[in-house]
Amino acid sequence: MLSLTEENYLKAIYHLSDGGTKAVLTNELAESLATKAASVTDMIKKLSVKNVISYEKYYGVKITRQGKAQALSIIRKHRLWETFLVQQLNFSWDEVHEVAEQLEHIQSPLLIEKLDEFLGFPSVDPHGEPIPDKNGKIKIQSSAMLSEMLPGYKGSIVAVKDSDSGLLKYLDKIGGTPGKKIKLISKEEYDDSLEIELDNMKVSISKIVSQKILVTA
Amino acid sequence: MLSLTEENYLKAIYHLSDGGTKAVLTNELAESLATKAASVTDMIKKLSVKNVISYEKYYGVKITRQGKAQALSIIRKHRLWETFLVQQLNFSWDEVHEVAEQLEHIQSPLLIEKLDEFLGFPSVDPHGEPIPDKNGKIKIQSSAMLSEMLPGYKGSIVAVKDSDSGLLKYLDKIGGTPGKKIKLISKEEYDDSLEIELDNMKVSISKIVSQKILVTA
DNA sequence: ATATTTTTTTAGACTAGTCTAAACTTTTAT
DNA sequence: ATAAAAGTTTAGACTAGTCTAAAAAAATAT
Repeated sequence: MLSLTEENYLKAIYHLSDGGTKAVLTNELAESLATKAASVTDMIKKLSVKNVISYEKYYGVKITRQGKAQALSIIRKHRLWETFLVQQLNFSWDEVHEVAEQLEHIQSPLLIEKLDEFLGFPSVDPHGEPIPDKNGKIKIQSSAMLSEMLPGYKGSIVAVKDSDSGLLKYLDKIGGTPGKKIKLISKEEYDDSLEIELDNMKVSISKIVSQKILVTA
Repeated sequence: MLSLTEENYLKAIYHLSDGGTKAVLTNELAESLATKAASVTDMIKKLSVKNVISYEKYYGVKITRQGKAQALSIIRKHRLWETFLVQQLNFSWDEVHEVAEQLEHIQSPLLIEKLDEFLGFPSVDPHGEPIPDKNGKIKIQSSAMLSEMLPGYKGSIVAVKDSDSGLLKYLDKIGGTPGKKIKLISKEEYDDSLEIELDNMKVSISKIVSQKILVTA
């Protein structure tokens, strides 16, 4: 059983390691958690005693199978709650993150099972991120950056790789939310801005924005 | 802003003082929170610095107006969540308490407003306890024990004064949950058992059960 | 009214989590 | 290859919350 703080460290390690594929450094973790390196070192020791990460001095941490399972369970809860907030309570998708950060720590397997069922066993959250199933399995939707696609491309938005509330609000306004059909009309050569079509409306987006949007490959 | 622990102390003080009407002693609080008197003394000092209780050594604590407002807000959250769990997620009413104990500490006024609206602004929770409104106002439903009513009585169930899971399950089976319409058909003289009608079905209940059920007066 | 019992508070210690400052490794630059 | 810089860990201290044991106050019994 992990404490709330331990859960947050584990989740950060999972994300920073790209799902457990690479080691995470002390300073990365400190920055990500808005804390100091010394605190991270202390916590790392605790987490490795609990066998959710393995740790070698000066070389960073790696998440264990056990740790990965626990991280996925937290992520599952986070994404189910976000889905609930947006679909049922009419939150906008830029408002849900902080609340889900709290709700993800509620301990009740029964609650999560029932919530999952209530929501109709969704496979992605409102941002398009996949929701791990009860066993931690993630269904991967193959995707590519919108900025990489060629004029004429038709598909739909898979996810938005940013949690900045300003960007989310902007995308919401132009209709650029996960699940939406999208067409790439043309690309402007001098600044790589894109002319796209959403909800039968043409709109121009900057290169920076096009690099945050993942679409079906 | 109160910590989770402080919130739990404050809630216990509110309940033990019957809504702020009487002082609460250190040992009562220690027993109710399954902790030691020494810990209670420490926490009492912190809470009185925060002006949610007033405290005089050796004389117990009294909740302040501020403290009462905060306690009511927590109770409101608890009861709204219980309502959600039972009405929407199909929890049975004997399973919800522990989960609601966790959910009541989520900090998000917007969440609670939206949840309240989603549930249709309920005035009582699944156990029949009143849900304080946004301003902490409680609508008191005048009620009486079912065992005191006369044959011919028509009204509805206000609350069930027991948290025994066996009784709750039994009442759930016969349709005797808070909010339900109920008629008193007849009373058996020799054992005070009652013939009642619930969901257009006649059923007989014992005296003991009839003393646990509160109905509209 | 005084002694005994009960209740409450204080004192001091412990764990979880955090911090600053100093020490120690590793990496990078010359 | 060695010095400087960057990154990491240790040492020691602090807050929140808890505990045990002892002291102090209040209530009760004789």
